[in-house]
Amino acid sequence: MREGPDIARIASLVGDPARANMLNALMGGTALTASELALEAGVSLPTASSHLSKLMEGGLLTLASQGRHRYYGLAGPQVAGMIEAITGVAEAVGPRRVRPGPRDGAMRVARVCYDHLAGEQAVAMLDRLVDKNILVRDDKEIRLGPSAASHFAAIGIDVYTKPRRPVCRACLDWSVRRSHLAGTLGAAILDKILAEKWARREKDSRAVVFSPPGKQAFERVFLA
Amino acid sequence: MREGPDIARIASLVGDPARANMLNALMGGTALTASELALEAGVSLPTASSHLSKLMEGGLLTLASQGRHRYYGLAGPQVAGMIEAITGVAEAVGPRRVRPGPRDGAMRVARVCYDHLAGEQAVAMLDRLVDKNILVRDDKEIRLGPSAASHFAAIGIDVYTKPRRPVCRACLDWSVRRSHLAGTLGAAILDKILAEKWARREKDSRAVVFSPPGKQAFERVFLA
DNA sequence: GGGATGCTTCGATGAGGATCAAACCATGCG
DNA sequence: CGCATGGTTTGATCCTCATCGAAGCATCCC
Repeated sequence: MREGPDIARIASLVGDPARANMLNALMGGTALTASELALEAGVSLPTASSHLSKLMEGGLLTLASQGRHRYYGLAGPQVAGMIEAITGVAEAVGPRRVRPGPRDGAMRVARVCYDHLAGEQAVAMLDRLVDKNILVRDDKEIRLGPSAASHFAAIGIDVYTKPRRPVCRACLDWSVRRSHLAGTLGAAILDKILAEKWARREKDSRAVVFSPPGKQAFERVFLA
Repeated sequence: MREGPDIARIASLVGDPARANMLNALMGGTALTASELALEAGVSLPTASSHLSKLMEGGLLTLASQGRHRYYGLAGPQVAGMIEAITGVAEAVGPRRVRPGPRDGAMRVARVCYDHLAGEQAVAMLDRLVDKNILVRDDKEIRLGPSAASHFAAIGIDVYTKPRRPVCRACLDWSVRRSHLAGTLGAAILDKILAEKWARREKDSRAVVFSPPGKQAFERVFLA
């Protein structure tokens, strides 16, 4: 009989299909309402509500009330990281896909991870930024390089705006198994990609699809 | 209703207290028999057996039969990483400890993580090895530096013995939140620490306790 | 106010699963 | 072979928890 943090409690919260679907949906990064999550999980509204209060009590979600809407979101990057870790194992031990569907492929290339970009594109981007010494890798920690402020300012991103969260963070990519960029900078870059309409979010999915010109623009700015 | 890897299935396996205790026990790295795990989890033998077959079917465990003993062990580092991630969240959201017990402290300083050393000591060790350019950090990847082979040979560790698994791997430390060294080299170092009796494993715990002279020896070899 | 919408609470139902005792296999030992 | 030890299987019991309909709050709009 062991002691320590109650991992069974946390895992069992994720262990219900309805709740797992909700959490998966929230991995998209945008906070959702109870009805949206009910739809997403395929359960009735009362059921969803019950699940949500359990996830809240477990500390996995945050709640923002706005008028009669109540927006549920993931409690933080650590929770997102845990979900990704579980996803990785499920992917590894799960029944082999007969054939990876097209959506799977799109997910591998680029997807939203909580509030930033993940997938092959994101990993390539971080690699390039480190190569160019704009960012500096130092353990899991990623720091801004000397030219970072001016470089990002040139493309309209202010790296000093939101001091609350770390600017750079590494996040392990479950499909590529290497790190991509998280933190406020990662979030800002994703914002820019979507704002510039270089890419759009696939409906009802975490996949991010670049338009041909958008892909060129992205590569010019981040992979050149 | 979403698709993708079945994370609820995996999480629900970890979500039962008895199974969580077993997995926790196996995080110590040594494979255990069904009866040991039953004791560890505080359930009867039949119950434990049932849980174990579920964990096996879920792909979370490996089994090695030796005579009438059957040794269960974690399926691999990825599973161990997932457990650590869940532990991190449980730690973060869990009820605040009134006062961290002495064992908690020991766990923070040094503990076994699957098959290698984790905790403050382990993180410090990796930092120092990278500082001295014996190992080279490159993303999450850690590679051997030019002088690695000779350096480790001098202390009786052959870095080329087991080609099956990667020699070096980074593993995120849930207490320190920074990486420590895993892989066959990490395992070999832990082996050496225990073989030289620099430290012993705390009974029924993942904690690793250094003796005063052992600590000096460790620091001389790895932190100098 | 009155009605509509979004969400939660209550209550009843039902199914899945955790549990253990007893019986059943398998291996090792003398 | 006969017995002890380590493990699994079976069967029965019990309880938690997911589920949804109906009713209850809260907020917004007209």
